[in-house]
Amino acid sequence: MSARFALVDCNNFYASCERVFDPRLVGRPVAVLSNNDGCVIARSEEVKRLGIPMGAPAHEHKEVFRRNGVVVLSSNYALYGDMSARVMETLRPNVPAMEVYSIDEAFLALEGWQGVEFARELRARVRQWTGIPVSIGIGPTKTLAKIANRLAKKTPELGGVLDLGMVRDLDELLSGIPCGDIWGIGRRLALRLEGWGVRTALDLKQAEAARVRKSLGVVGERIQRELQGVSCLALEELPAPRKGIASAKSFGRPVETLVELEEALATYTARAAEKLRSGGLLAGCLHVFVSTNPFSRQRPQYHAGAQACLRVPTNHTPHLIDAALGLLRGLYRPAYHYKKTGVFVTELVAEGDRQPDLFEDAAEISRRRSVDALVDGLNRRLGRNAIRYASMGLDAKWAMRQGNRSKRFTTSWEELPVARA
DNA sequence: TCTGGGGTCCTAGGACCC
DNA sequence: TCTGGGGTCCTAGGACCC
Repeated sequence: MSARFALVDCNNFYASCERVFDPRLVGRPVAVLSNNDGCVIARSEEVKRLGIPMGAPAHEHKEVFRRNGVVVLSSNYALYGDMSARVMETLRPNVPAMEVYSIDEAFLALEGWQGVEFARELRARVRQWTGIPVSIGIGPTKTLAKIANRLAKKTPELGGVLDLGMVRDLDELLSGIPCGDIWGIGRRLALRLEGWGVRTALDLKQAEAARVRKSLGVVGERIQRELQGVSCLALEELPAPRKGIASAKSFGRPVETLVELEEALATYTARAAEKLRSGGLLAGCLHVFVSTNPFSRQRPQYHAGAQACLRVPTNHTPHLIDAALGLLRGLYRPAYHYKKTGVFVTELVAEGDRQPDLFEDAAEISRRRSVDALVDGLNRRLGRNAIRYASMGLDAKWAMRQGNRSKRFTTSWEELPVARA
């Protein structure tokens, strides 16, 4: 028997996480917003039925939210990240191999005997142990497992599980899937395909291979093969080493002064440095960018970026902040309304593989390391940015909006849920 | 007034080398 | 007067994902 994949996908993940800790939300429409309370990034079924699309700007739907009693929440990534880990650890022991694909999805490799019955049990276990509802799709390739998952989620009669191996007429099923719903085909490629009459997954499966290759490149070729049942995308159990770490955020209100931009960028850079250290990595180069609000019609636009490489790769916060602020000063132009700035560190190397610097002073390096470790430790215990560098500022008037975030129920002692009996 | 953040991979074109 | 072809590396930009 050839390989089979299962895709486990949490239903309305962020909204479901919120419901686990606030049962009053069950049965009520729940929408979770992106950082800065900007877009809708998770919707309960009730919100989907109201016709609110994924990614919709929240402010355009305020009235619908109000009329329908939609509970609108800011995103709470500390909670979602922790719930995700619980779901993944519930799944892992049951299968020979697993790939954590995103915060709310995992691909599983299945043994020959593991089919619909197994998937139903797994689904029930995740529900019982974590409170999160999931859907499971099974197919001979990752792309087909994705399609099966989608259908399992959309078709309540299936009870959350669909194995394409049990489907009598697969082509008929594929003829009901628009190209844009296939994993890896986005809006642009769907439009390109439509241009030559390829509208459904079945059309793409049966299209002339040379033409697919020419028009969509190797990516399209792989998708077509996967639709034909030939597995081209392997299960990746170990995450690939990271190539870069980004830290960037929009401001809660327009920012004009260099001082405020500097505070924000120093804050994001400190965050990037923390991520480097937690991954045991050093950065060789960094890019800094600034931009105005691309949606603003009245204000003049300005988008700029600059890159620099460090003499020696580092993850020491002050060094990275210095380099980032140096670049920012070169980019800054007065009189613009800035909306966003950020840093992207690249040329990552593992701390252990570091080339010793001829001129370095070992005592100085170990001193820096202990300062960073101390800061990380305190911030872990007391909350992010409890200890900070002066350049990060104190009051963060530019900080993003987070009007209605739930508590960090599972990751902060102060915010543990309280039960009264 | 208000539109996220963090990633990946692929391609095309230019520079450079032999 | 004649003036190739192929390889590699880098970068910018496009497209996608959740």
